[in-house]
This record gives sequence, C-alpha cells and structure tokens, in this order.
Amino acid sequence: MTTEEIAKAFKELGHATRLLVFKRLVKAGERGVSVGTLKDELGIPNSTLSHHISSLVSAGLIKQQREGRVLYCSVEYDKLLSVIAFLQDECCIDETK
Amino acid sequence: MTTEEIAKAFKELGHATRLLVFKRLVKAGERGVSVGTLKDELGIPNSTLSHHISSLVSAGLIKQQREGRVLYCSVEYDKLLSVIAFLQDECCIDETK
DNA sequence: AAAACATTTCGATATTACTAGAAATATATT
DNA sequence: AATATATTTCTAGTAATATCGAAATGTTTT
Repeated sequence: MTTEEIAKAFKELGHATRLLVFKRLVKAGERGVSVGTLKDELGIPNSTLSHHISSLVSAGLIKQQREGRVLYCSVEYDKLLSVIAFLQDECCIDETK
Repeated sequence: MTTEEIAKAFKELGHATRLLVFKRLVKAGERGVSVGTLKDELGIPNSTLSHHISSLVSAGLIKQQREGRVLYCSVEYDKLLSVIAFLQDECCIDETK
C-alpha cells in the first residue's frame, strides 16, 4: 500500500456522513446493508448518498453486491486492516525499538 | 471523541503531503522537526507547508513549540492513539464478541 | 537598531467536493 | 408489456481546499 492509497482512504473516511456509513457497515458484518436502508436510517437523499458510497468504493474501503434489485454495501476488511496496520507500523513509536 | 472529531482527523490525514509530514513527525519522536527542515526535506514552499501544518494542528494531530527562532512540530500522541482506538473499537469486528 | 533568519499571513487563482432534484437505468412483479 | 421498486447518473449551483509568490511578523545576532 502506497502513501497515496492510504491518504485516499483517510480522505474518504474524513467526512462525517461517510464515516457514519462506514461505521454502520462495519457493525453490519459480512452481509452488509442495502443502500435503501442506509438512506432511511441516515436520512440522506438518494443521489447524495450514492456519491458518498462511490467515494468509499473508489478508496477500496467498501464493496457492493447486488441481490435482486437491492444493492448491499459491505466493508472491505483487508483495506480496513491495512489502514490500521499503517497507523501502527508506520506511525506508532515503539519505545523498545 | 465525537464522530466529527475523528472525521476531522481523518480528513487532515487524507492528503499525501500532510500524511508525509505526519509520518515524518512520528519518526522524529518527542522533539519533533522544525518547519524549515520539513520544507527542505519535502521540497515544499514555505506558505504551502505552513497551511498544511496548521491543518494538522487544527485537527489536534500535531503541536508546535518555539525554540528561539525555530518552530518545532511534533505529534500529539494522545490524538493518534484515539484515532487508532476508534478504528479498532468502533470498526473492527471481533468474532469472539 | 539594523541585518539576517524562520515562519506566517495576505491575496489571487484553480481545482475539487458537497448537495440534491430530476431524469435515466436496471431489476422484479403483475 | 406495463408498472413498481431500487439505485445511479446527469446537471448545476455553491462552498471548500490547494497552491504559492510576495509582503508582513516575530526572533536572534551583530
């Protein structure tokens, strides 16, 4: 993971609405949550939500899977783990080093 | 820490230049690095760098301390730890829960 | 107090992001 | 095939951010 990729992930998490969406998806686990449910729960207009979702997808933080006419969004755990690893490995001072 | 505060921290880390500055400061430890050194190392104009630094300060991610005419920038470790804790506590699925 | 050094603020421009209504697309049901 | 449902794309207005040269500010040295 390059610095650019990590920065991109942080950037997309750096918006209150998107961070809420992301948290909601993490709580949901594997199956994820449909766009419509997110819309209802967060009270965001269709088009606005859709843009935020595609931002998160473009950063590789979440993915979408269609089931019938419903699109489920779910977390890309590998990416989340990479971001956490970055903060710990690159950023955290280990006094014993 | 509110969601807004966490989002703000992510937002400011979500820029390649600022992320490089932050990484550099973490590596530097307690004492930190002067603005001038950052400027030389990263090859960024004074004013541009100054803006990025104040963004990081505004998010509470770093602080500045003057020594003579040199300003040292250093990491606010509490904030960094909060951000890491957020990702782990709010976001990471613990299958044993 | 003048000159040198370090950093920030000002000012101006260019790019990118946010928001959301309306129209379009895709899928399912009747 | 027509209608209903779910979601995205189009379009457009507004706001925020990025960039950096030049001028201003604060600090030290002579």
